[in-house]
Amino acid sequence: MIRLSRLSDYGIVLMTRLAREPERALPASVLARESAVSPAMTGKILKLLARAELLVSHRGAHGGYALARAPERITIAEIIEALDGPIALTSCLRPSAEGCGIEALCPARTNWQRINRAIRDALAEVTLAEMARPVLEFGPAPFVSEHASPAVRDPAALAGTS
Amino acid sequence: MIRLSRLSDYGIVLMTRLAREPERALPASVLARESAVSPAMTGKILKLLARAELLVSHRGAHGGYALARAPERITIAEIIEALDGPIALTSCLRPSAEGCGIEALCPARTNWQRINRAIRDALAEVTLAEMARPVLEFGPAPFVSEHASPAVRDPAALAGTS
DNA sequence: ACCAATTAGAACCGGTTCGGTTCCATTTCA
DNA sequence: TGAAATGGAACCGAACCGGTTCTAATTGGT
Repeated sequence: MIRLSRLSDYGIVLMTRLAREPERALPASVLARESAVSPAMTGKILKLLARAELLVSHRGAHGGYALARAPERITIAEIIEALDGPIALTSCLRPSAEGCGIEALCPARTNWQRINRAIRDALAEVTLAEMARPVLEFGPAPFVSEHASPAVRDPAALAGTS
Repeated sequence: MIRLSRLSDYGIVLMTRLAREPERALPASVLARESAVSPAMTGKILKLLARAELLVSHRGAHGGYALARAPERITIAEIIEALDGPIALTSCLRPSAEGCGIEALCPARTNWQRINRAIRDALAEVTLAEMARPVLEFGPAPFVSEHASPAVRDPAALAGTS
């Protein structure tokens, strides 16, 4: 399954916690405790997020981490890219020069980019603010096309998480 | 990075090859050769796709595989699900009953489902027919929102594949 | 000046997963 | 009956990844 790495998973949880009190800086220890993520992992993740400039850090006593921007301006896509690298499904055509050798019969190449964009856009349209917001405030999702493709008929696939 | 498994990658290539001649059944050996995928892997993948009823197989001499439906009615989402299981990014909330223990401060749960749906829909809107079609026929992608989120500014992320 | 709190960064390790192969059984056609 | 195929399972090695640990650098308080 196209699964998200634990790194990104935890990262989003931590960022969501910070989004509840933007402006305020919290030390890693507190974030770890309140988010139920191990302190070691929390440290690792926060460092990566700081390096990616999604967080600002303050060292020394009473140091900590705070969001670098307003939660409305931080997207899930950015968090994932900061922790797991670029969002791209493709492994068919590597950046290497040689190509995959079957380009002639592989018009899929350019089409992959469309898929990648679609996914990336989907991720880029969800902000931290939305993730932090209590769920009931939402109306129907505006960016998700409601009409499932007719060929798609496995409702269990959507159930995924309990 | 949110990467696609090799299984799905190869699977899509193989299916794309079959989509070039729907109706016609081809043996695994031929598909392997023409798609530059190892015969062993090809066999494994085709068996999985057949079991998922995306392909119909014919055993014995002069046997082979053919698309179970018209390429227009087979989506990338189906292929991926057949080979890699359900498309769901979430690892935060497992289907297990216990929950993750921090539900109180984790309103993200329901929001994840929106993300999952968005991604799955993006994948479900790309058909095999589109993947097989020569790239030049496409106009601008209709299902991809053209306006990139302002917070998103890393063009390299789209470059991904050479 | 010193100590405690805190982040920065790298190295490291064990285990799971996954790409890939191999083997054998079954079906089908000539 | 034998060759050509698929069906299905087991198996293996290795890369990746979740997670830890250690040391250095920075800062605030006393």
